[in-house]
Amino acid sequence: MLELAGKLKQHNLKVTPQRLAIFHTLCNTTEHPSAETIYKSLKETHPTMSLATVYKTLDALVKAGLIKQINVGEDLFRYDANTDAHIHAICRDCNEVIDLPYTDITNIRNSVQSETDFDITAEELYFYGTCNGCKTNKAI
Amino acid sequence: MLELAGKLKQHNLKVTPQRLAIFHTLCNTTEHPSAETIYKSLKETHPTMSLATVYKTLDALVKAGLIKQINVGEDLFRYDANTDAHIHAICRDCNEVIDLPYTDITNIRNSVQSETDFDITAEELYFYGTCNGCKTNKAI
DNA sequence: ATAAATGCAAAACCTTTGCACGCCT
DNA sequence: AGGCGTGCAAAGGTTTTGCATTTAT
Repeated sequence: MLELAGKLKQHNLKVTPQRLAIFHTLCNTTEHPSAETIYKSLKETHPTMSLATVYKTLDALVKAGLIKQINVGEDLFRYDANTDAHIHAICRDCNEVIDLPYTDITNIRNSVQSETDFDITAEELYFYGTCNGCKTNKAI
Repeated sequence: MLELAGKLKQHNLKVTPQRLAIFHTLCNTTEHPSAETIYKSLKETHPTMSLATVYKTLDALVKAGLIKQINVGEDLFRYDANTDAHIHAICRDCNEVIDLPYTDITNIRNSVQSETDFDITAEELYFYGTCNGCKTNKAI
């Protein structure tokens, strides 16, 4: 928890219980929760927590580069505390989003860079399909 | 225009002026417009066109596989008549979205397939950065 | 003490839905 | 005639904003 406070301070963000709770939640899940999901999971321990605060905090964390905002094709945003380059796999049945070990796409990036005049600063790779659990359920 | 009507019929979609106009607009742009943008561009020539019809038509075309819905990290959906596998590059300054020639990512897909239990059916690769025009403007 | 963060409510925005009317087959 | 598509208006859901109060530094 102390490291989280330190990271907030490093980016000139005041350390508040709400921010720590939101940041901590995101750092301790692999579920890529939405703002609403984070809000609901904190409602019990932080009864005064406001949904607006969740949005404002997530926005501040994204701007500081401490978390990433992702959109996997739903009508809402999800958040990911894993800021390292990695790939997302999304199950079209249960909407689970899982992180995959980064597979180097430097070759593609280089060829794209040479074919276009874009200065590439980031990349997102999503694979869509059916996860193992949903495959099994379908088979039954 | 006739081919468009044929494609609609092939998917048991009735051919209406609205559907043809929306489909035609999407097939003749590289701008990956949103529903709102399509609606505005058709307002002049189709004054009775309703935004709800645009949404319903786009939904029907997506379900028929004639167009693709994409989300590049904005809070809205864009649509793309290019249904072939290809890569998108998004400019973070002007929000332009351009199509890039498909660079084969079979290797990555195969390694992801072997590392996970996902049945992968689709993939989306986005590169984010600054386009040539915006680079130039910044330099001035 | 000062500036920033919180929380509430309201608003803004994109998208979907219900329903009456009209059109195509 | 029947079913589907359209268009209007209203509703739904997510996210943002304004403002008074509270809190962190």
